[in-house]
Amino acid sequence: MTSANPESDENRYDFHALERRWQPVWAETQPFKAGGADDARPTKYVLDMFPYPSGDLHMGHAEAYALGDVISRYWIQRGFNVLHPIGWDSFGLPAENAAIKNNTDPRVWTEANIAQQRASMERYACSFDWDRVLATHRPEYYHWNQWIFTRMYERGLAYRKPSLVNWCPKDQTVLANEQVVQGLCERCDTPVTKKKLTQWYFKVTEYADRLLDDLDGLEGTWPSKVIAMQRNWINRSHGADVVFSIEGRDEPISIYTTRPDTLCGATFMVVAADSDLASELAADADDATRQAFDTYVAAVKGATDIDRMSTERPKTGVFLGRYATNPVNGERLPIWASDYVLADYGHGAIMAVPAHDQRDLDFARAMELPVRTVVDVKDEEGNSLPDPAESWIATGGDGLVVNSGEFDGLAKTEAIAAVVAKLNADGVGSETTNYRLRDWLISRQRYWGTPIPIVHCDKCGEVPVPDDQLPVELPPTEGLDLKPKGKSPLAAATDWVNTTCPKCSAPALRDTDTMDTFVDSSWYFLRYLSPNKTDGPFDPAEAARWAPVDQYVGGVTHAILHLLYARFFTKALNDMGYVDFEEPFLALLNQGMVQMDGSAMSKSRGNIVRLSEQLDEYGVDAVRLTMAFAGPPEDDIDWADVSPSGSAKFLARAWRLARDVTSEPGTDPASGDVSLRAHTHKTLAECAELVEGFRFNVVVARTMELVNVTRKAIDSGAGPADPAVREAAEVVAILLSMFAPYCSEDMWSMLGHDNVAHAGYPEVDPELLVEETVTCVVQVKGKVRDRLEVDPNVGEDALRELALASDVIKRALDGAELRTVIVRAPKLVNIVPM
RNA sequence: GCCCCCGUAGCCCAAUUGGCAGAGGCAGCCGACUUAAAAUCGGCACAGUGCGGGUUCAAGUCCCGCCGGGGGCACCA
Repeated sequence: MTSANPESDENRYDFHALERRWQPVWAETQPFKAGGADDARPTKYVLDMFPYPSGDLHMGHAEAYALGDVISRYWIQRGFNVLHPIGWDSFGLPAENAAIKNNTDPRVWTEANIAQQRASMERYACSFDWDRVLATHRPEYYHWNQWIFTRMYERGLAYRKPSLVNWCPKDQTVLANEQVVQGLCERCDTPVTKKKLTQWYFKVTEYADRLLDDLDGLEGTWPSKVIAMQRNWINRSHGADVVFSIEGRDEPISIYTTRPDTLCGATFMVVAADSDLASELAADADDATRQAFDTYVAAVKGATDIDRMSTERPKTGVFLGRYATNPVNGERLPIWASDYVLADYGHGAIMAVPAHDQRDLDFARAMELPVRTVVDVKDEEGNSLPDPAESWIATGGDGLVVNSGEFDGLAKTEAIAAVVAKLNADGVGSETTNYRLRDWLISRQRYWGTPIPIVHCDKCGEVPVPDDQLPVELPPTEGLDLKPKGKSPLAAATDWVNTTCPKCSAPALRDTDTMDTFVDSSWYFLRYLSPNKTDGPFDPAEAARWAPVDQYVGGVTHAILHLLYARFFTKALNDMGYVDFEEPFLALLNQGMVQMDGSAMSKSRGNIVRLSEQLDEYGVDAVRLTMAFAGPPEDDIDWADVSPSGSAKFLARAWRLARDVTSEPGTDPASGDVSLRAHTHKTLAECAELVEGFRFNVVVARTMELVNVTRKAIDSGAGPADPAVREAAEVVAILLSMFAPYCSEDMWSMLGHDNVAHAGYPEVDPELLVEETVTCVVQVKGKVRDRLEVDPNVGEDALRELALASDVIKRALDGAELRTVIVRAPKLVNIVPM
């Protein structure tokens, strides 16, 4: 028997040979270029999260791209015009740190890594459109970061303000809230401190409601976990602002509360110790108070977030010697400063209702302040809960209002409405909404990022760089000290910094901060649509054709940050009229992580599995197949639990099917073995559904089954010349094209065809799915007692008679009277005796 | 503390969404082929679904309560 494949050993599956054979072919044919505007096929935009160019690919990449490829290759087979691009998220600290360490230019390091990673991806046979590659560190890309920034600025969505910011003392840079994890710098695990700086922000909070409400529309196509995390992060709360007048101060103070019904239970007020308000109130107090306050604030500011967040931390604070007046009952409330109130949430001040808020109660206990119950909360038996003043357990539940004058006797919702109505009438308060979400701090004091396109002019103030002068390119690194020092390295690039005001032409200075790299990744999916466009970020016609992304694939690590920001950008661009959709990613698949021996791979654990070694040993196809077969995509894979060698063995087995087929290409399968054909078509039908449900592991299992059945047909059934065997082998090749491109291409070639990736998903013949007989289970009291082979269209009554006529069943029933007989034709009958 | 997800053979995982617990694989064992081994082929065994209740003719699947594992949020007023 001769093989159609001249380069490989005709009887051995040699994955090295297959890789050597097909890689240059694909490099030449570029099979995954997306079709142009004249392509009549329906479009599908499949996007993998783009990588940071860290050098070689690792196991995590291998999983992500294997899974993304299944989806992209599937839709191509289904006749879609698929856009599946790739690029690099290439600004950021590692390049800068490498540059500092080796005293090189980060551009050189970055481009070298990109080249290396691209080669790895090509070997890995990723189905990318290589004509659309982008890298965010290139001026052709970040030009449009600056353009979008300018548009944001024009709409008031980009602004500068001084505030206390998260500061990483090691990286010497500002961090967004999202980059602070458990009080530590996300990147280097250094405890984060606070620093007052003037920084650039994007006004995400303006979109808080839409970012939250539009999550409803993603229900079902995004992982519920991610939706929950985003909801949690935005954390909208409904409540009321209440205005308290302050003795000895003209301006009153507003506080925010979600429980206006407990207003009469307020026994003191607390302002955030690190707020301007606290300093101002303390400034007018007596010397002793002022001193105590200064000492306290110094301690608070010195504390890291780690200290702040430690649970069971005792409440601390200072009495400011000042008093506020409760707007509903006129009571005089002492004002305290404490760090348990946050300066940047609500108004940085609260009314403390110790009876019904545990934090306030803890504080009241520590400072010996009064506690007054204003809601009578009952337990399950209807008894009032113990008095918080004695139990030191705040009662947060629902109940009737007491000790509140005119509001007594009202239930929670009525009481809230009544109090808010009164506040409104008296002009001392109103309903409000608050969010945990803060504005997005985008400026960084680092070199390797997009320069903020603003010029600071003594006369004109902040002036955006006009569009026709963009991009503002990063100056060369020569002569710059890139080491972190709390000030942007760009400030030292004198020639670059000194410029003229675009408005008045007077000497002026460039803004020296660079943008957070999350800006880069907030819109890159749009740039892919027209990556070489020079007069705009993307072509609106191409956006209309492709966007939004139909299927996004990536790690759950970006569940909050990246996805929230990209959603924000999309909504902002929509408002500006640049895109006609409001959500960037219609569906999201989060793949799990690859672990080893039960934990994440890390150098310190010494449990790193090197992808290149796995590829050398088992081949690209086997590694890809293993990634897909290991389990549901969102589950973590423990490499110790899976078997790439098993995958390689299976692929060899599949490959041999194609080798053994002896019928001619194009043979009509109609005359082939019916039971094999039925199995083939059943597999086809099932696998389509499974892929669309991301059940890739099951697809692989079904393909294995089909391979087993076909093997049997060749060896001890229909034989290698049967047309059904050819049909089955071809279907195996097509199914495998999603997982094991080299093997399937070689099979396809042996079967006498070209280009398996575009073979098309074969039509399922519905007649072959109809089974001639079905096994019907007959139960007695839920226990299986007999099986009957029946017509799939058997009627209920007929089936009942058949079941009752069975000898086994008769014996089991032993003449007992029947209570009921449940018939689920054609698969089940359950007989229940009295 | 609050919220979410998951517990099925020694292991990774299926189970038509309430209808025969087992599809696929790993590891194991037996056999065929072989001088032998590898490779290949054929076959075998293994759990009653974390535990306890409940609903139902019928529960891995639905409900309640525990146990175990994982994740998210955490002074957000």
